[in-house]
Amino acid sequence: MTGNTESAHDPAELGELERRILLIVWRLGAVTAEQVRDDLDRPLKDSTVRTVLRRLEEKGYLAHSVENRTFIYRPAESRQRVAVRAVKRIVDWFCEGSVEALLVGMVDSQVLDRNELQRLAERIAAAQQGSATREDHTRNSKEAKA
Amino acid sequence: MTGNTESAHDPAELGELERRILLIVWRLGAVTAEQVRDDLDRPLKDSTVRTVLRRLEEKGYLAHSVENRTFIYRPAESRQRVAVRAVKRIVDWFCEGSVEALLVGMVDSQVLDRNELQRLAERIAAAQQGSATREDHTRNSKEAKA
DNA sequence: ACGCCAATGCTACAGTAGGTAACATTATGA
DNA sequence: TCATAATGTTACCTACTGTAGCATTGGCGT
Repeated sequence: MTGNTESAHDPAELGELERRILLIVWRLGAVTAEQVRDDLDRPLKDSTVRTVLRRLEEKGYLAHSVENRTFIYRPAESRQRVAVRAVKRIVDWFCEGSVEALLVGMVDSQVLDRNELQRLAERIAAAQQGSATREDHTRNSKEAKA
Repeated sequence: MTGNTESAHDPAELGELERRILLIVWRLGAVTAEQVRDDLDRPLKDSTVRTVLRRLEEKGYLAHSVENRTFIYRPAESRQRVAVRAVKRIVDWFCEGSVEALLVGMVDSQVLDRNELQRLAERIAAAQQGSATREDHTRNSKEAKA
């Protein structure tokens, strides 16, 4: 499954509202347009919300199923995967593939704590050795994929 | 909340051409519009290049000085800093601030090698005093060490 | 059966950002 | 002074996003 199935879209290309709605879907897991609308802070027309949901699906972030004539939207990709792709792209763009410089910079600008980093690195290194046989552990996305 | 000096712009908001040109400036260090134009693969009009350079400066990515009536553009921020800001934003947006999940995901999807991560973590932890200039980090006290 | 209601489908429109560039202006050196 | 090389100014087109109205359709209740 390492092969990126299809979408290949970038989070950077999401607008503010799209991002918020996507976050709502990620948080709630499966939602109707109405639920999303209720969860939004801004008072938006129903059609607005549905338009954005449709666009998010077109972009590959969401998927929907129909239940009693009603669309149920669910994430097509986990937040983590999307985030990683976004970061990967940034690394490619601005760091020429070197995650190293990025991490140093992150620690340096306190985005990432040095100790936390080390703790994490150890934990990750300790966790399943042999990357070739790695099984998803933090992966939660078995959902979707109709 | 932290003293965001002024720019506060995000790399995500850069267009394709803007990004390419920015990369050129980062690579060459100090350039004229002509040099940038020559370095581009696409044949663009001089005015186009200068427009983009100006916009990049407006956005805070570049700065220029004048030398013999000619603009010399230089990076206003290092690639690393820009990259870190971009990543930070992604973390805030999609990981709710948890770099942890992100790193795990990166290792998981082979964007980041586990061993490299650990090696780095150790190196960074060892060389902690390097970035002891905490109070000044918003302004750029340290240069690109790459 | 029939129409009402709820849900979706389709279309549109304004604002903005970015790519692209022409044209105007200015200062300097011969 | 005048040509020239630089910058300054302005504009246009397109794509994307936020926002929403209106059309359509399929059940359900009576």
